[in-house]
Amino acid sequence: MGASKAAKAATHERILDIAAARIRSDGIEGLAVADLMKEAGLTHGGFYRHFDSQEQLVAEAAQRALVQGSEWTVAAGRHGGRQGYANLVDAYLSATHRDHPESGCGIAGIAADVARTSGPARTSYTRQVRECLRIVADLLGELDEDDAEREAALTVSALVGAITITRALGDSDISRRLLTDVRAALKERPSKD
Amino acid sequence: MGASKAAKAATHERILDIAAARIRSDGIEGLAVADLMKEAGLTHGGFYRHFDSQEQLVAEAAQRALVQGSEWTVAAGRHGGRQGYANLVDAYLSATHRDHPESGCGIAGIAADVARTSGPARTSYTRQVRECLRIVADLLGELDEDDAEREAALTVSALVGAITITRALGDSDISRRLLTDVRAALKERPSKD
DNA sequence: GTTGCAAGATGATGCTCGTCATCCTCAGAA
DNA sequence: TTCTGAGGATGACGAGCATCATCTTGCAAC
Repeated sequence: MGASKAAKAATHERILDIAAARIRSDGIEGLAVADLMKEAGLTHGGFYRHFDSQEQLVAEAAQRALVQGSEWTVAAGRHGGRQGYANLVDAYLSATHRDHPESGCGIAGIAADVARTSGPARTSYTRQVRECLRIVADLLGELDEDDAEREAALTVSALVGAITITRALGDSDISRRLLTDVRAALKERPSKD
Repeated sequence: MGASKAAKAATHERILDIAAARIRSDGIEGLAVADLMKEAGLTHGGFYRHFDSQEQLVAEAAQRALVQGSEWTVAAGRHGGRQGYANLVDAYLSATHRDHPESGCGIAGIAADVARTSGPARTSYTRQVRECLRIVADLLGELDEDDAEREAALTVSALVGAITITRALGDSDISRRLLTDVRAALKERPSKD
């Protein structure tokens, strides 16, 4: 069943995308080579034509998960200012995002796993957090620089914390209430009324 | 090597404590029965004299991890008011807490694992989050009730988020900066200056 | 002191998973 | 059209793990 170069590249991308999604929903430990390949429509044998080891796959998939997940903040950055900030908060703290980690923010999705690894995933993670903090600080640019940095740190922490907690809670009253409360608190905050 | 009732109870407690610690540092998947028993000074065989299955152990250990970790907020509640709030924020967002999840807050430590389970751990988790929110809201009691609820939601989310992110970052400049920034932002916040 | 019972040790079993050796089959060059 | 290289399939191996059967040993009741 030999394949062309284009087909191989497509397969490689497919495996990576699926791995990036599964890592966010099931964690790094939850990623099994055989399952992954089956989900890609292949069998386990061909895996090592694409990656040297599972460890290498995890490193690449973690990076991809982080980059894909960063489109949250990038999209918000496009709008800019207070409106972009509000859009980011509403989209991030939605039930949809809570219930679909596989296509969600990587900073929240793989934090626990990165904390338990000593591999290169930590480097990718750090870069992504830096970028995320910078973008949010820009959205809050009306304040002076130090204030913006602090507010960005608080915002990002609250976003990640709320999503992390509500994912553990599942879909319930407190879960929904926590999301709406944090949304409200974040949006009324930077304007010290 | 038969043991007395007291000895059995002590062993049971020891296993549970170790499991509660390991769950927080290595995750639920990282808990191996043989390793756990070895750490307790025993071999794997005796495990089933204490627990029906690993699943049951995990359920009990998760609950214990949550209760042990709740002493953060309980201690803060003892002081009460603005002082208790500041103490909680400083202790929670310390490098020590970041670097020692095994003895830290369970809400942050096992969130990702609970999100991936459908077992009874979710019930314990929900109860603990409720209690945590209530205690923090009490600390902010100067505000009216709705405000206090929103502020508590923001505070708890930010605490958990910051610890989660910084654990993934490890010990680095951004990690330390994020901790100090969130500490400062949280402490200057409820007093709308 | 004798005996029954249960904690804990030892070893076995079966499953899951990562990895590799080997075979098959088609894309692309000659 | 033929040949060859590589993508992918199949099957096997070994490690790690949860679980259980069985044996040993000391506590507790008589």
